[in-house]
This record gives sequence, structure tokens and C-alpha cells, in this order.
Amino acid sequence: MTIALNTEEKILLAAEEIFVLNGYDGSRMQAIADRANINKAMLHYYFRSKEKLFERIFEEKVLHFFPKIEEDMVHLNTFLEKADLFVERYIHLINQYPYIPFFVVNTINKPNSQVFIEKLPLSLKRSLLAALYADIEKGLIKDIQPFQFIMSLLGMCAFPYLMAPIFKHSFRFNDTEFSDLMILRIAELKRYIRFILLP
Amino acid sequence: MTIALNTEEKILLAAEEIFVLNGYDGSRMQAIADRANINKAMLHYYFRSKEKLFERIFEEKVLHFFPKIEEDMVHLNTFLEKADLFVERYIHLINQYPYIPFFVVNTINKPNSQVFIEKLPLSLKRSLLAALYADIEKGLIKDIQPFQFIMSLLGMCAFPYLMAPIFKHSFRFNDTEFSDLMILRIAELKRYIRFILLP
DNA sequence: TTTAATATTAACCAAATGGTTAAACCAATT
DNA sequence: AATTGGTTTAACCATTTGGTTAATATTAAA
Repeated sequence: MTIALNTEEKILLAAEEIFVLNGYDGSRMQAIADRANINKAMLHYYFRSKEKLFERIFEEKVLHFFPKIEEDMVHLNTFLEKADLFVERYIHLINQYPYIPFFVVNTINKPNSQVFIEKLPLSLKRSLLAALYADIEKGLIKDIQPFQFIMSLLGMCAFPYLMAPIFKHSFRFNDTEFSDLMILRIAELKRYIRFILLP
Repeated sequence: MTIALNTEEKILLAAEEIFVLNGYDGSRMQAIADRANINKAMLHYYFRSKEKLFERIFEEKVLHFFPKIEEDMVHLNTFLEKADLFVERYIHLINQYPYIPFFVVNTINKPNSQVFIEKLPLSLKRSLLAALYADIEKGLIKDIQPFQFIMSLLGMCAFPYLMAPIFKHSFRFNDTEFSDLMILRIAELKRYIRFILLP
């Protein structure tokens, strides 16, 4: 069963595919129009300009990179439980949209990226940091540096996706094999987290 | 004392600055010519095409992302020592060229990146992997998954640079403060490595 | 000093690119 | 049937872009 899409939806879908894969500079309005099977003028009719269309896509997709899992985290008591949940949810999420990390990194590192950076939801990072500070105070986990640890946690989860083309090439992984490897990574990272944090 | 550069050197220097900051798609030949204070035709006179010039820059700069520190590693016996050396050297190196990680990630994740991926020197990763396997065999370190650990090690070192614009924005770090934070990170990462690896 | 090779410049070019426009189309209202 | 409003199209436009060319300047060899 295929859902009939209206023109605006067709554009958004096509724009996502083109922008996410090629970045802003590497994307062409004509390519988006072709992909959506519509006239190029429609892009401007619905979204005014390339920049406006890109911003719309970025705002939508960035939520996959800074996921909303705080609601579920609130119910968990310790930082370790929260970290576990984060790793699990995050890797599963990115596995569904493996190009999003690159898309975000690409966008925020360009000149004039200030506009996009300001749009990022950073409450997740803050709530993780707060929980980490609290548990250190309580002596539940080792006296590590919260900010440095959070950076490590994010890096261990997201970095492999940014390096995926290299890993795939040098170990001859296909998409599925790489994805499976990341699922296995969840358990391994949970071990690392315990080794680092538990006294 | 300023060294007098010939035209070819001026081009290479300007091309590096433009390409590294803006990526291939975001860079303009005219911008490189302006930066080098030369006529745009000189770019083609010396390097034929934009692609050729970019490949030249990539080959040179990529060595900063896959550094040659194997010669020094060879003299170290355990994987832990090698990992220590890697973290130390790597973070110091990237601190001098903080945009290189983005440049590499940007390049290898684009469509048609196969050409560039094939140029990457991967012997460092292999030698680290081999040393890790060996030490696990000997029982010197815990029974972790070598490939997953190496990915973590790389991610913990390089990922912060890719997220730097976000961290700088949300914590109001300037370049120096961020750089200092990464230097402090070296000691912290060495601790994490021990927590994870030592039985 | 002539000659030949290399280096540099300004002007030019075709293709691509983001964006616009005016006319046509189409569905719903009157 | 005529009107109205939103939607779609083809053709068009100005600018930018990577790249070329032919003429000129510079250097070094003969």
C-alpha cells in the first residue's frame, strides 16, 4: 500500500534524501525536483529558497541526532541506568538513519553555521551531566570528569558512523554487517561504562 | 622573517585553507586564487583541475588524521603503552590542525568518496589491533572486543573536534579554552583506558 | 643578444545554478 | 457557465563556476 503524497510532502522527502547525502553545498535544487518528480519552480513556490528548504530539513532531521529520550530517562534513578538507556536507544536510532551524524557534523562545521547550532536541543546533554554530577557526589561512581565522560560517551556511540565508509572499506562490511556490528557494540559499550564508572 | 613562496607553494597553502574549511563543494577556485593573490588561470596551469588540486591537498592533510606514530610505537611492549602514546600524540597533533577531522569526515562521506578512502593509510589501526589481540592472549588485559575498543579509542579522541562548534557554543569556549580542555582530556582518557583494559 | 622555454595576465566561454515570470490548469463556489 | 483561488508548467534570466586561450612578460640558455 503506497500512500499518495501531495507536492509539499514529495518535496520534503526528496529534499531530505538529497541534502542528507550531499550536504547543502553539494545539493542541487534541480536534483531535488527530479527526485520528487516535480517542476523546479515548485520548490520555490512552497519553500521560497534553497536556504529556507534546507533549514526546514535540518530542523526535522536534527531531532534524530539529539533524540528526545529524556522523558524515559526521568524515571531512572542512577546515571548508569540513564547511560545504558542512552546507548541502547541512540545506537538503535542512528542505525535507522545512519547518515544523520554526518549531516549534522557537516552542517555545524561550515562557516556561518551559527544559525544551525543555535537550533540544537541540548537539554539531553545537560540532564545527563546533572545526573552524573549527582551520582559522583553520592559516591555511587568514580570521581571522573563529567564533561569529559559525556564527550566520550557521545563519541563512542556516534563516531563509528562518521567513519563507516572507512570501516566498510577496510573490513569489507556491507551496510547490514556494519549495522549488526553497531548493535553488538551496545553491550560492549555498557561494559566499558561500568569499568570506567563503578568504584 | 617571512619566507618567499613561489607560485606553486602559494597555491597549495591557499588551497589547503579554503578546502579544509569549506570542503570540496563549498570551495571556489576564485577564492583560492584570491587567497593566494594570483590569477585564477595559474591554478589550472599548475594543477590542471579543481579535482586534481583537491586530491593533492587531501593526500597531504590526511596524514595529520592518520599520523605516522608507528615507528615510536614499535619500541613499546604492551598495548597499554601504545594506546597511551597514541592518545597523547594524536590529541596534540589534532590540536594543531583542529579542522582536519572534519575535512576527512566530510570527504570520505560524500558520494564517490571511494577514490579518497583507498588512499588512506590504515597500517596504524592494524598495528594497534594486532598489539591488542596479542595482549589479550597473554592475559595482560581484559577480554574485550579489539575492534570495538579501537573504534572507541579513536572516537574518544577525534569526536570532540567534530562537535567543537556545539561545545564552544553551549559552554562559551573560545579556541584556546577548547584546545586546553583537549589537553586535559589526555590524562582523563588514559584513566578510562586503564579502567577498561586492566584486569 | 638572440632564442627558447616557462610563467603570468586579462579576456573570454559554455555550462550550471538559484531563482523568476507569465501563462495555463484545475477544483471548488457562485 | 463564469469566477475565483490555489497549483503547475515551460521558458526565461542573471550570476556564478570551472576551465580555456591567446597574447605578454620573465627567465635562462645558446
